Amino acid sequence: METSSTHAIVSALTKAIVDHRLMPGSKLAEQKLATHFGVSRTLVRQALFQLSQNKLIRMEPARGAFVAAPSADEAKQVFAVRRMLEVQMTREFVRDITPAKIRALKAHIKQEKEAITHEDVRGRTELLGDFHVRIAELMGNPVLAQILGELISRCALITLMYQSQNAAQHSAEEHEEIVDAMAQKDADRAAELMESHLNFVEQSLSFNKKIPTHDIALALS
Amino acid sequence: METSSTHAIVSALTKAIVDHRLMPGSKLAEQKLATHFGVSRTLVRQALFQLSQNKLIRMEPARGAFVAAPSADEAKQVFAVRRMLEVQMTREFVRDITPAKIRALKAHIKQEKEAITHEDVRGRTELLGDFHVRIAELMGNPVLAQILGELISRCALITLMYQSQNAAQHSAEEHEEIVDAMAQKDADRAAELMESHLNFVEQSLSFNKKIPTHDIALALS
DNA sequence: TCGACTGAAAGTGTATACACTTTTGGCTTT
DNA sequence: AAAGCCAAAAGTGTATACACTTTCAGTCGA
Repeated sequence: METSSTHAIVSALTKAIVDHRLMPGSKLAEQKLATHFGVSRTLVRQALFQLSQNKLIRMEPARGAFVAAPSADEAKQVFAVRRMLEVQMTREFVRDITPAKIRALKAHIKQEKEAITHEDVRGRTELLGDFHVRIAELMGNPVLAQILGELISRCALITLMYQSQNAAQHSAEEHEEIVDAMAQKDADRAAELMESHLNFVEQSLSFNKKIPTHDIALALS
Repeated sequence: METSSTHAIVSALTKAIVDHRLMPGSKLAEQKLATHFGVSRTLVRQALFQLSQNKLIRMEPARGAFVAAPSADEAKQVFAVRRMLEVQMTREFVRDITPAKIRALKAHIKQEKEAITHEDVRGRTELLGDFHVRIAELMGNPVLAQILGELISRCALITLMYQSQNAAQHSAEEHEEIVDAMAQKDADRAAELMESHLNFVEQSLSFNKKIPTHDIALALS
């Protein structure tokens, strides 16, 4: 099962949502999506159910699917979970650190900086989130990596809207500091930096303005 | 959407899997489930997709759905995530503790002990897992509670098979110690106890024997 | 006797059909 | 002109149909 068609739909929609090409609240009509992707509603529905489990969309009975608009409260909870998880993760990462892992993270940060200087908003947001997932992957824990990835996607629904060029720059610099502390095998400092980094990211998304944009065809093309 | 029919199917199957009435590897044939629940395959498929996202079942292309049999490696990863999450959770729980919360946890432990003395295997396993979820709920973080619940269900696929009366007893006692440390607002000690408790639970499931039981109708009735 | 073929039975994957609910646009009424 | 109402249109929820794949039993050949 899990025929790659539905997976393609899930990926496309996830990307569109996380990139904010589909704004929170947008209606996702099944038939429109079906014709857009050239499949029947059946596969679209499968994809929508999957997205609703990831909390990227919300489904109302007999009304359809809408891009999720997490409340400030929920966002705080997601960040609280990320802090719990990632502070400990950082500690444990330092325990089994190797030069190769440090190199991998530094290479990643280099990419981040390039995306930022090129003002590639979409790419930079993805990279800034992937930094955290990459750590989990380098620990050899795919389960952790997947959970973290889902949490971060969920945040992206919020962060991307409010993250400025400045904030992105700052994030990348904090990533660098974290890796430096890791390289020196200073677990406590790395964990502390990770915590304050997450706090910073959370802070930077407090101001709420809503921008409705409901054109599915445009967003996906 | 999310018409309660599929939710009922998901719940029934989840319970059957976590309770080990459906053993790992069992085939879940769509038509059999459909007739059992008195619905069409459509709804069964929705439920199966949901379960596969929770990693309670595994779906193979054109072959169907099977109750998941997590590898030892995956089990370790799940426990690693639980440790990261719950050690920090324990710390933060102590920070905002109240007498009412302590009372709630003590009441829960009392239930655990009753289930254990009555040799109610199914009930005790559920309660021993719920203890951890209850802490998250008492922190007022449903997001955390849900993620933890999913992780624990995933473990239950493994733990229940191997957990002895003795181990259950020990778990309940460790829960008690943890709550005592919490009550004394000793965050460090509570966190330490939680960590060693999770280590203990993980240890107690190392021996692998497989018991195939594939009768769907029997397990669900 | 055992292994490889073969065709039927069973099962999955996708599309379509149809009942029922929500939405919409215009018409009436005030 | 605004509010309420009704019928048509659009959309969702579930069942069914059908093509294609896997499984399995029985047969044939070595």
